[in-house]
Amino acid sequence: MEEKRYLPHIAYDSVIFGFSGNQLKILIMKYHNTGLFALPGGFVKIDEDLNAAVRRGLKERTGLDNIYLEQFYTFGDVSRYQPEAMKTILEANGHDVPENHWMLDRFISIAYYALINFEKVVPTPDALSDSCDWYSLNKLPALMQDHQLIVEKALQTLRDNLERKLVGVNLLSPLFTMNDLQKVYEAILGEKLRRTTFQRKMLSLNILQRHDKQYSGKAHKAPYLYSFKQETLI
Amino acid sequence: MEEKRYLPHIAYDSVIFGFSGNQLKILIMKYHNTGLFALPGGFVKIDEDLNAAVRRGLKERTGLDNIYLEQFYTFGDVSRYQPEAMKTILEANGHDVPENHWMLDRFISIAYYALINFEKVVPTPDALSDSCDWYSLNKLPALMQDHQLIVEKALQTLRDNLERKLVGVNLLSPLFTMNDLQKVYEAILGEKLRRTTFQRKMLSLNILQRHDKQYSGKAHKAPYLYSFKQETLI
DNA sequence: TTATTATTGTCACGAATTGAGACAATAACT
DNA sequence: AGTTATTGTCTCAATTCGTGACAATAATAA
Repeated sequence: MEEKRYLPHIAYDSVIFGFSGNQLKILIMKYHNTGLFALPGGFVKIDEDLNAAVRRGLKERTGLDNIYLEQFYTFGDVSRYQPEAMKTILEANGHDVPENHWMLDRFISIAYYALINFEKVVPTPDALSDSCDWYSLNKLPALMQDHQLIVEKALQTLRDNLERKLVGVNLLSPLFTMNDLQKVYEAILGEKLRRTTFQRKMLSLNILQRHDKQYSGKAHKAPYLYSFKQETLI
Repeated sequence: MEEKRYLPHIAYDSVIFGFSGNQLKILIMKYHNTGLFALPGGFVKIDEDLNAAVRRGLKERTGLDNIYLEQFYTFGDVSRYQPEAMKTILEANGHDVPENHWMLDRFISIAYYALINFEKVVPTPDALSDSCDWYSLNKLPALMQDHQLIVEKALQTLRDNLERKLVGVNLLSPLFTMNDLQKVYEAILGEKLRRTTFQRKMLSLNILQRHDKQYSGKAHKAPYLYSFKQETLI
């Protein structure tokens, strides 16, 4: 990681949402020998588009291309500047850290959230971390710096966008039941929804393609499987 | 403007909305001797919060404190990097510009929109510009770099936020008629609204305080004046 | 004083949407 | 064949919304 290849003072953080066990989860990194937890993030190369840098990072953490991605806020308070934490991380990794190391500078961070299919992800730590794992939103460890705030703002933005954007598409497998979809909405909104109203609403949007039934082996009526209609995908 | 006092590679741009003559307008700067038009913007001091830097710039351009301000996107494409334009501006101002001048570097720009009371603003150019003036959105001059795109995204965000945030407050005088408010909404949305529906909707929100009537001298019924209820202000 | 004019505040009615529950259909098990 | 849990759909009331009607009214004209 050569200093001259990255724009100084500029970082990004990504809140990567997945859905599993009826819960929203996000990817969290744990740094070597420090007990420090953080959002996956990175830096922007001198000749690289900001969005491309974030996609590059996402690919490294998840193995996935073509991820649904939204930029939602840029955090630029001076209080973010906590060089001790970064120094701890670098030293715990055996780096000799000069006083003027570029990673100890003040950074502003452009924050993104991503929506991905939980099943398809292979969480992968980077050189400084020994784990990259899923955590439920209500069981997050204490996070570095203002990362807790970043997560909260990501969730708020996701909620605000829920009606305007096709959120379910990106968190589910291509085939899903109406109940699966409802669980996603409930996890995002943090509240129970009424089954019949939800079904009527979704069907009236005219974005779902109905397929064969899904026989679960349980003693009750089998639900239809659905996919999102091709033309509605972004 | 000493180099060392600002964070390199980081700028902000602000889309400052005002409402006058039933139209949405924004403030545009014109640089000395160049014919170049741009959004008001600036840089972040080494020890300054990002939001504070933007407010500082707004104060300089408008004379106003306590402005309603929303950050909406950070532009970070490499294609923004057009050092010739900045060099032109600096040279037109009599500066001797070394090859490695910090303002000729690549910048990412954090974009904000502000909503202000047109009446109260005293548009003020900066050292590099000879005017700072109001332009209607549909009569903008050709803008530098990606500033046209920034304006479009600002307007789109403003529209998206219209139902969720109390937008009218910030563009109108403290006392206004229902018709004034409707004109603001129409200017933002770019479409005519139905008078009776609009009135019913606004009154049902329970955010308006009714005051005395406003006698205009015209030959018809006088409308009530309204203000936003104190507790609804942000 | 009495029409006239333009605009405003409110109501009325039907259409469309939403909330809440009822109920029959149905896979698999007893 | 009866039971159970879940699903798809329907109904009815409550609410919101689109649309127009209409009376109230401030200033002007007659």
